[in-house]
Amino acid sequence: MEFDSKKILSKNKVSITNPRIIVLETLLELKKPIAVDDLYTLVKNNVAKSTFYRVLSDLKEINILQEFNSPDNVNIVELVLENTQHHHHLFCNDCGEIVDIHLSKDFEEYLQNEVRKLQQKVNYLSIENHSLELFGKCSGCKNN
Amino acid sequence: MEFDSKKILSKNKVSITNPRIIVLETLLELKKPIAVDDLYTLVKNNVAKSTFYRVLSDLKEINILQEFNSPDNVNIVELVLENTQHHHHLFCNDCGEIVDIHLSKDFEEYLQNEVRKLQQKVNYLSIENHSLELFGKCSGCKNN
DNA sequence: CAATAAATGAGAATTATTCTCATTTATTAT
DNA sequence: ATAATAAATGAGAATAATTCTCATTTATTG
Repeated sequence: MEFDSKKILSKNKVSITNPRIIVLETLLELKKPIAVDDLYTLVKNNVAKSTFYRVLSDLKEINILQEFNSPDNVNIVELVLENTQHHHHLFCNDCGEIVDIHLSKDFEEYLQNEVRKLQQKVNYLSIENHSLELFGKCSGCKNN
Repeated sequence: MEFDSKKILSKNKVSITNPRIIVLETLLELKKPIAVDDLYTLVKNNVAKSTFYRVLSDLKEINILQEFNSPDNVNIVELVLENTQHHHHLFCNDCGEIVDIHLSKDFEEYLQNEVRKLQQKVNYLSIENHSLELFGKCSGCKNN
């Protein structure tokens, strides 16, 4: 399994240290995006702040941590492991929650095709990746 | 025309002041996204830093300035006037340039439809908006 | 044109992130 | 397992972006 923090680290050839285990394990338990700030609060008793940021940058380096910003400019991180499937995010305008969204295979294909056409037309080679964000209200906030 | 900074300001009921005119005029001339940092460099001789940030927040308040982050986490702003059509962004992985991208009407409709289906399925009412970003290489960098 | 409210400039304060360097911990070769 | 070496950590200082404070200036309105 890749769900064991130590195995994830060794597989990616970074040394196994306590701060790395703690941060990674916290992210593994969460299973969803979290604000960097909030993540630090969860681990601050066991990891120094400078180390915390170093661990985040280590995880980004080995490509298992994705970083992005919410509409109100809060820095968010999310674990992206091998078994994580391609997905998008919905940001709740009310409570700020971020939910992983999976769009249909058809849509993703349509999108790929659109991108392909665009590349030819505008003379942009190599559109390598994309990200789609949705903004609205989450189920908890939808009736407010 | 809405291309006159004073008219834009008065139409939106904010008072017409020098710093606002200068920042807005600079954005109008640019006609494309720019890093907040770089924008400040352009106006710093005429606008105090604290005022600069206040003007940005004023423009956001009246909904003519959109703010977002590049993949390397640089804060970008872009003027969005009434006549600005819905578009997306391509970020060049090499030089960092940001280009406005217009996708086909068909695609946008398909996307709307996909979002509608998603709302029903996942019980998310009100997906109010979306944003699609593309990552790759711009025409200037594509052969490197 | 005067009175009043709003906006500005300068720099202090705050916040998030990075850096420095002495100490600790992990890795490896024996 | 252990010693030698390289890498990582902790604590706090440094940096950078943004916000705040407050005395002064400017815009608006009557």
